[in-house]
Amino acid sequence: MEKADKKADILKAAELLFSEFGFEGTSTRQIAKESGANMAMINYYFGSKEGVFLEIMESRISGFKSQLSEINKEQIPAKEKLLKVIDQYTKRIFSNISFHKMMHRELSLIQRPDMFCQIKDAMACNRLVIEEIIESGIAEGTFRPVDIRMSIASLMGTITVIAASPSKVIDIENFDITDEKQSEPLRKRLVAHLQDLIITHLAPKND
Amino acid sequence: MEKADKKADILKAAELLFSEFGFEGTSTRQIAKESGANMAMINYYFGSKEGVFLEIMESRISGFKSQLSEINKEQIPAKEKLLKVIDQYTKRIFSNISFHKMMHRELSLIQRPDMFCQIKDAMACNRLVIEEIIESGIAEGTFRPVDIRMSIASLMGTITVIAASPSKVIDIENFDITDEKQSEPLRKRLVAHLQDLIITHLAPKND
DNA sequence: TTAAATTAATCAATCGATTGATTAATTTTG
DNA sequence: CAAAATTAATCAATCGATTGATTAATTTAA
Repeated sequence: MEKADKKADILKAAELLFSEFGFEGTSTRQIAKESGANMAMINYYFGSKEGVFLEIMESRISGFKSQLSEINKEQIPAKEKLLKVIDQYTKRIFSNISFHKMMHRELSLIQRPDMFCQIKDAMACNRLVIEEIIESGIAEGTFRPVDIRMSIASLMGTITVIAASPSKVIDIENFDITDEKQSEPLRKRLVAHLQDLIITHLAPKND
Repeated sequence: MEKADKKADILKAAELLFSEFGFEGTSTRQIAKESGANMAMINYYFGSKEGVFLEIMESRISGFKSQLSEINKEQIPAKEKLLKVIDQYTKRIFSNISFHKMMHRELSLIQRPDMFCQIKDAMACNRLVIEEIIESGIAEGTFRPVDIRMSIASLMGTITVIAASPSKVIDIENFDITDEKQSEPLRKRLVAHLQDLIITHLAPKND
């Protein structure tokens, strides 16, 4: 019945608070209160508020990095790979909304340059996989030549908009994206759209 | 030689700082220092730090709201309207990068619910224009039926990724997006991609 | 001269961080 | 095993620094 792992409690509470109020918008007192831990425990375990932030980001980033590369190794057509990548990528992001918000916000700030670079590297990792798939598709004639980087920007941008601020484009009242029951239909809809979008975009002209 | 309009100086400095460090990450002392004004001037003119923020956002939002509706009134084909909207929308955002970053960040936070709603309304305004264009195109058979909201999410998401954190997808060293000389080629590239993307996406199947 | 604009000085409140003390858990030792 | 010694975990209280905001004094301009 008793709380066993206060360290995990702090990380969990902090991740939610950071994602909703930002790093500077969250106080250590809030974290302590929400996690049920004493304020001093934050510095005891993580050294500082930034230490908490770094531990959250680094652990999430590491799990985020090498996710898609498995798909690229499979022996299936480029088109199939791309459809799979879209499905997996959205799954990963929808089940880590808080982290994705933090990551995404961090990229638009110029504080914490180290964190900025780490995230950029992780993004580059995933981008490279998609890039290679599209490139090989173009090389074998399955896809028509396009601005690959921009196409990837469209994929990631669409996902980010829907995941980080769905009400920006889709207005549903009292929508809780952290509730999988509610978010899964939206994700499915997103995947269907993205797959249709990218396939029609990459399909060779037949005139 | 003397500074004439300190009020404008404060707004200008604050907008840049807010966009780079966030609202909570920016102190009134920073704003005073960067604008060359005394700290007390901020409260003298705007009442509070939040007052500065609100004045920036409200003035920008009002200019952002009724921008696209003119295009929709023109007597040109839906396809032409859409191409025009993409060009104008990116232009507007690329010439107001700081505000766009602020807006975008504000939408991912749950502080300041009033601001959240104002931005949502402004977004809804622009979204409605695009929505109507695509709907009319579908009705007249120029476009095929698609998930309109998702298609708009792709347009806006792509623009946001490129404008707010270009290095996320496009890696250019020492790139200053606030310098029009540097950013205009990128915008042109973005427009070309988006126009191609949306047109191939909306083109009716010819089988 | 008088109202507006500007400044330096200062306010209470809150921030992140640290302290020393206390308790709980673990290891060592006889 | 059990007592002693050690380490880990937790706490309330408090630190100095910084925050946004306010005051009162001064300068500028009409």
